[in-house]
Amino acid sequence: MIQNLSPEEIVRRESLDKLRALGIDPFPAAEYKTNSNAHDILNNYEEGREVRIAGRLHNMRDMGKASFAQLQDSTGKIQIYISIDSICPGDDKTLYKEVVKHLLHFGDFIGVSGKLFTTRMGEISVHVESFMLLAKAVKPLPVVKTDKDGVVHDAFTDPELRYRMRYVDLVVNEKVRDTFIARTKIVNAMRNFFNAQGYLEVDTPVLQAIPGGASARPFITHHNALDVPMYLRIANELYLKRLIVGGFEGVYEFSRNFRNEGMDRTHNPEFTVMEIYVAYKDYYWMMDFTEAMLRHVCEHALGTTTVQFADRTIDFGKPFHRITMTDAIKQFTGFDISGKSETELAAFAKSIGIDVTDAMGKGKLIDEIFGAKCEGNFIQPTFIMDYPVEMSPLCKRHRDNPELTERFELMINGKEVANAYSELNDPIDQRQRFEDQIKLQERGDDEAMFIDQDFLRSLEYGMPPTSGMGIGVDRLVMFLTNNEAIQEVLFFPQMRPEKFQTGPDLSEYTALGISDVWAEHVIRAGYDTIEKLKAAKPTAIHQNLNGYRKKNKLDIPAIQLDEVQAWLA
RNA sequence: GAUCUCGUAGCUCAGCUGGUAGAGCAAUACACUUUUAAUGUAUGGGUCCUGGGUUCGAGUCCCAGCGGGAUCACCA
Repeated sequence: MIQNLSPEEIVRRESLDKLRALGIDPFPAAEYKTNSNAHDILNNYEEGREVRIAGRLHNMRDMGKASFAQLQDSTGKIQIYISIDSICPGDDKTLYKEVVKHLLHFGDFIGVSGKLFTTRMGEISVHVESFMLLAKAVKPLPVVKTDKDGVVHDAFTDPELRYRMRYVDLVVNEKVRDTFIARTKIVNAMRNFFNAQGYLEVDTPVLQAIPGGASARPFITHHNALDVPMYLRIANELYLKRLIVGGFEGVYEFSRNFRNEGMDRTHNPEFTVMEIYVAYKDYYWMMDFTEAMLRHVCEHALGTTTVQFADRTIDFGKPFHRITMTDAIKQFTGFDISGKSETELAAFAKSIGIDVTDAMGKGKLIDEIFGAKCEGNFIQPTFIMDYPVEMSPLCKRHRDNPELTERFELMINGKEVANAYSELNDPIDQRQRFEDQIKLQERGDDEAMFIDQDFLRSLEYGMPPTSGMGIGVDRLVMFLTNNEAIQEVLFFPQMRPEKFQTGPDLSEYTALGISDVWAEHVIRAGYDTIEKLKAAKPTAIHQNLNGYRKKNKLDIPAIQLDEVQAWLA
């Protein structure tokens, strides 16, 4: 296969050979020991201090017998200054005149050592005394420049390219790296908070025979040895509850879940949910706990409890609002759902423009009303409490009202971020709820509900009263890092697989008798399929190829007409 | 899945009612030993996403496809 290389890529590839001719390995193996980094230099500057650092070369400015550039490492960028005298003290100036000026390129990794100084313009720099090429970049990075006012020019912004080539995005867009560092800090802060309470981080199966704990379309795969279908988990809830049955009093897991549904800027087929279950607690306790946890996360990961998101400021420092779903609907629609029949609910839903179908039960209708009229209004963190029993098959009935459940969702910026229950631990009720779900689905829901018999059996052995909470980690990170797309907080968001053009196979050409040196050029000259070559007149091929040879100044023998005729014979 | 919209040099983008494809940066060559979006001079670089159609002539208009984005649907 041949690759179509841009002129710039060809130059860089040719530099590999030139470097090797000078005895320089463009991809050396040995460790390069460093004693500092960009951040350290800028924060602990001391004139004349000897440093040894490594990084990627940016923004080279050749000024004749001296050059400036920036070296980018994982902590930031630092300017380096290379002069002909400091790196070539003897008569041989090749290292500067050839290597620095012509064979180093933007994007290459180099290691340098030298003394710190401040330039006339006041910029802290490394006066390079020796340098070493650590790895050559044969493909040029997008050139992004930032001027003295901090304005970014020619930013690398195409979402497709940024998401497909996150490695490039991370190199040239500093904010992207900051987002992912923040993500890890957020996750670490959550983990530390749970560990400090003595809760146990656990792992449960990703590959499940029954995809339970939520209602969503799963990804299906197949286990060959057992010859059974298997599913990627849509949730881990039922497994964590089994562990509470088993005697752990607090377990949590950062669960990568998979749902075979639509993708948009808030949904990715795989996403991360943190679920935690604590024995002997109820959902009131869990509200306090969730609030304290989020405050802890903000303080430790961001250093503040007031967070800017788009044009809004979200305050995690104040006590979170709490409102029941019934009151929320009353507040925003004036309609009181309590005690209403399915028909009455359906009529009201229709009256506010909801497309009501027969598949909708009471719970679904209430959820639709809430989603249409209330959800978007809760910008500051707000707990919505006491959902209808039909929408919450894994949640305990409300202690004061059997139509409702002891459930809350945390809304931030009009979106659901967390979901929690006083967990249903009555195995008889649980079995009945699963069966009710199936009845609902028989009315028209296309998603299959799987009854997990083993989970029911575990409840029969007894589960202590427990409260559980799940929080969408990706969404939380979005809010805390001011990103409006989930793709911005996932390193490698799902994209339609990229089609790489696999060029024609050289062997097909050499099989015709075309010489090895010519085969590639025959393809580049436009005969990129054997069919095209065979359809052309030998005289035309002959002329085209020699024209191509001349144009590209190829240092290979010209083609003779009888050679071409032999290929086509 | 539906609708709208975008696809032009390595990158960011211009390209008018259809008439031989442009800029900046990057690259190449030269000059310049404290510059910083370095500067100056010169040079090279294009499957205008792909395939059809209309036309004397298509980057531009029409149709289909591929890929992206936005909105909607789906996602308790």
